[in-house]
Amino acid sequence: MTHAKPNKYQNIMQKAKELFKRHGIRRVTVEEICKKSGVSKMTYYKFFRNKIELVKQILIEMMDEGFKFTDSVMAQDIPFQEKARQNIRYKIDLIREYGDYFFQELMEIPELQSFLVEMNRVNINKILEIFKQGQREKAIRENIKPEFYQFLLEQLQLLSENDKLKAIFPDMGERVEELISILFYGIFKREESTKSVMQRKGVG
Amino acid sequence: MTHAKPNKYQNIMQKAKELFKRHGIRRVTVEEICKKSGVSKMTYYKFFRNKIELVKQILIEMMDEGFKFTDSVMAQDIPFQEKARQNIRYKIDLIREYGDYFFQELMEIPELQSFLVEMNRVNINKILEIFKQGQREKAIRENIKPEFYQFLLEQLQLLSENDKLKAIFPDMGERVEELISILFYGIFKREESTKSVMQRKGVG
DNA sequence: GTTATATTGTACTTAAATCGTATATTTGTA
DNA sequence: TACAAATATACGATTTAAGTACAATATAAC
Repeated sequence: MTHAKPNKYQNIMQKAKELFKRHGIRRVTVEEICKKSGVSKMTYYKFFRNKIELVKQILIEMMDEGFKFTDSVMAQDIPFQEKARQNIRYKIDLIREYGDYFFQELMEIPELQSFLVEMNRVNINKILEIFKQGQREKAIRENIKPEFYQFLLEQLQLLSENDKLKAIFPDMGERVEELISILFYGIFKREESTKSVMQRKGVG
Repeated sequence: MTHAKPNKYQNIMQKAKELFKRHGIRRVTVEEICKKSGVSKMTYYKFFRNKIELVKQILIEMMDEGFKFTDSVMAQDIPFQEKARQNIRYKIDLIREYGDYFFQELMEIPELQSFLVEMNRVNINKILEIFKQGQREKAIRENIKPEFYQFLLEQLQLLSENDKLKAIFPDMGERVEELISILFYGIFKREESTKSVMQRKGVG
């Protein structure tokens, strides 16, 4: 029922994603996407003005699904640290699924620059929400200003593209994982803090 | 000493291989190869007439290395079946290293058709040599005509590209492995024949 | 240093691929 | 049949890549 008869639009999106995951964006042509998704060029251009527009739709879908996942996780009755862990895991997996290459190319498309900036802004806002909830749940220090969070997140975004860091962690997923790990837990062992949260929430 | 200072030619070959393994042939441009190997276009065209010529050189190198490996294996004092196993493993690994995609594209390049036919001919001759040695070592039935071998090998080559078989074994490596397995051992369990060879050669 | 040689960078022409559109035809459907 | 939707095809416009020419620069030998 759910995937009984995928319509043309979803068909194109699906096949385009597959091609992009494998070959990145630049190396895939519109005609190739049409062929793979069994759709004529005209039908394609009925849905998407051009290739960029298709990429945008994929990113929007990606973000929406991510938000949906986050919302469902945040609503659960589990320790905040576990919620954070699941969210991070989700993003890392997404990066791995599409591969560094895809995101690399993404940022090299001039027509997408402003779109990506806006997307990043929305994303950071979402994370800020989560942080606030973390504070309410007493899992995050309450004496940290939201502006400082925002600043950290923006810097994190920049750092994840730092060339020296790329040399240390060639894999983008790992890079992001390590950075977030530092932001969340600092450089010290987190055994204790985790334990204390677990105890406080009465889980485990 | 061995890899102290790779020359331009080897540099290009190396980087081209990397790119081809990852993206296939069609999606990689000459300029990209030049950039990656830190060489100007002029230098590239000093070594290779065009992109096809580079691909040919890679294939020739590939075949030469394969022959070298085969020769070293065949010279060892181990049971014939073990020699065969090592040779097959080598080829399967090679296919996996470059990926189906590379070989798929290879066969879709019109300018390479005759070259590939010739390469295949040389390859089949090499395998025939091995079979003859197998007969001398009494590991292969002696009442099989060489022409029949040749026929079988050619058919095997065709079968490995059969669409229905592709549906059964999408992975090219596995496909080839299964076909060769049938040719060598048939559909029956090979426990016994293996054992008998081992006993005959006094190994194990 | 000077010369010879090799390599690069840039600019260029040509060829090919890709994009995006227009149109005629086909297909599915009421 | 008539209508809407999708397709196949062809097409011009645009972009990208292939391959070449040549001046500028680096490298090595003398």
